Amino acid sequence: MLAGHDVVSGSTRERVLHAVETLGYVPNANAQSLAQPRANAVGVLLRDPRNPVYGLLHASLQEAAPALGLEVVAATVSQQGGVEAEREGIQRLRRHRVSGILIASGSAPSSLVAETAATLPTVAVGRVETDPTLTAVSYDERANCELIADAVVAAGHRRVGVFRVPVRFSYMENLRGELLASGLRARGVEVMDVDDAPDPAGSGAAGEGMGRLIDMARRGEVTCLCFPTDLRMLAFMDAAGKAGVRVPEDVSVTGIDGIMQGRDYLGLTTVRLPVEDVARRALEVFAEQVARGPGVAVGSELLPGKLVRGRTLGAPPMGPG
Amino acid sequence: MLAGHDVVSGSTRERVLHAVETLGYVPNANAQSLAQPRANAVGVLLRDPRNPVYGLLHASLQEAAPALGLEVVAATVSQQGGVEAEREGIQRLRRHRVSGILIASGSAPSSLVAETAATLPTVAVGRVETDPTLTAVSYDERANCELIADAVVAAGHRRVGVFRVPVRFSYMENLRGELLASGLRARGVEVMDVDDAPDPAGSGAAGEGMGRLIDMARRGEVTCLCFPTDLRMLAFMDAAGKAGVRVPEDVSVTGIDGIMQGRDYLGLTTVRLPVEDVARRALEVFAEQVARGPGVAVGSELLPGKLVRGRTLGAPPMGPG
DNA sequence: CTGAAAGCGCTTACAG
DNA sequence: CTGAAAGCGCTTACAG
Repeated sequence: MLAGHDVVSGSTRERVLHAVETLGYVPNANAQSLAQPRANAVGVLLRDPRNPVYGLLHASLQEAAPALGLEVVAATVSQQGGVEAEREGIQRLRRHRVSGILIASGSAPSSLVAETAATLPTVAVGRVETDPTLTAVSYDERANCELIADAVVAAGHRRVGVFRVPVRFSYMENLRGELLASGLRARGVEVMDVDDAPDPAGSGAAGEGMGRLIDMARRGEVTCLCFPTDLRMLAFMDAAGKAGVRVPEDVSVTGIDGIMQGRDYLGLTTVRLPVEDVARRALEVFAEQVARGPGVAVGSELLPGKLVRGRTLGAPPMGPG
Repeated sequence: MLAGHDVVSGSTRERVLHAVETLGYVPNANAQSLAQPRANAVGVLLRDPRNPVYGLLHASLQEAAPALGLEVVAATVSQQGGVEAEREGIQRLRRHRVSGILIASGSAPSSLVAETAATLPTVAVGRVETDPTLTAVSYDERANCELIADAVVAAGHRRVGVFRVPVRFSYMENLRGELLASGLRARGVEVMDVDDAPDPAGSGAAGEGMGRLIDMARRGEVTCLCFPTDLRMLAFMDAAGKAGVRVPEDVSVTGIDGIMQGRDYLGLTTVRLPVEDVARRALEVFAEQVARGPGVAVGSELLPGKLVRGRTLGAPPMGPG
């Protein structure tokens, strides 16, 4: 009766509800889900919630779930544990008899996603998914990089440095570097690949690698630097400030991300990832994947972000001539 | 047998484990916790995980829990829902038959904590707890403010502005303002209370209120401004930069928090909250509270943070005379 | 409209 | 050492 799908006489209802009130009865969710055949729980495998992007994704999923009649069960895996930790997280969700799983951890390999998708409705969320046969809802990295490229070109830059990160370090950052470079080249910009490998002649101190970038800016080899994340952009700005190189007077910079607290106060030029939309859409796609059952993927969907015009992107400085 | 507390012959064990393997058996956590009398789950009521401090607290709790044999069950409440959402979150945790609850939401009123503590082992975590009879593990706001006050005085400041936030807006920020002001006064500093109330003559535009603070700095009425959070400090720095007031040459600034991504790159002077320690300690205290049962509180515990020396705190500028 | 029974998948004593 | 039984708290048909 307490579930509500029941026809009961008024007096009985009253008696029961009164007892519920006085005795402080709380239904046992474990017993409920044991007895009920249908499960309305989505398992969410989340990476370390200290990363603001994952934190926001988590919050957005929680907020969007009730509207679809879903309860979110989250399993958080620390970035330490490696694939084993991810697998264990999925196992934990399985134990709780979720009706399917949202994999929102960028560090889980595609093979693990595929493995999970074989037996349980599964959607990869907010991660660069390399396997196109999987169901996924994520950020449109290409579109985002093109937004940056357009803005950089519109500001007048013709010699631009793109900060590259090795693929073994971060698949996502590597991809963005790739797409920024190709996007800029397609717009007729001369692109120089740069990284933060320490200067061979340098002391090896932390942040040392930034020295090369600063020198390039100072010599006017590039008039703008594009970074794959806001945090890297910030690291450069810090080093530049200490070296007396001004942003954007001496060199312009851009990032991607836009989630960082205080972003607006910092005046960063970046692309804000559509985290909330990705969360909402992921749950909708999930519902469809549940309807289809595991095995047949719904397909991949990519959502573009929005350009944030900050103060870090300005006109190129006058040439030395 | 699968639970492991059992003496079984080798051959039987082998047979069973083989079946487990082939059939892809996954134990049903709901059935397990129904059958087992003992619960080893901690319920955690978390505020909006998009706030980096709560995100880090969440991650730290998740990481520390296994060592104490606890499984974290999190209920996330959005900041919108008000007390009703918090109460509902607690109810959800109750349903899942947690052995007790960690209330890590700063917005839950003490009365709700007390109400919960009456029937279930409860620990308030990382929040300013006004009711001293409750069990709580949190940040030592007084000690943190004294760290700031010491640093400000040591840097040579004698006229300092303290940014005040009305209590109805944020209890925590209000408290920090209070403690910063009293700490500085106790060290012989002349303290001026300031807030971001819009200039009565102003246009009412966003950030307008910062104008007053900037004028005070420009006129030399204060040589340093202390903010209750890093974000507010950042907001001021943004406005100051636009107004041509330099930090720290014209005015020094400090914050409290230290969690923000990229903090080091920004050179902020602040106090880093001991989030990880609070999480760990909260779980230990929780275990003790569970041993005692609800009703008798373990008591309150406050952990101090660490001063982060950044570039935003410098010597006071030379006087106009 | 009401009440008693069966069953969800486990664990834990308790006979064999 | 093994197997069958009882029970955790619910929900869902199914008799009264």
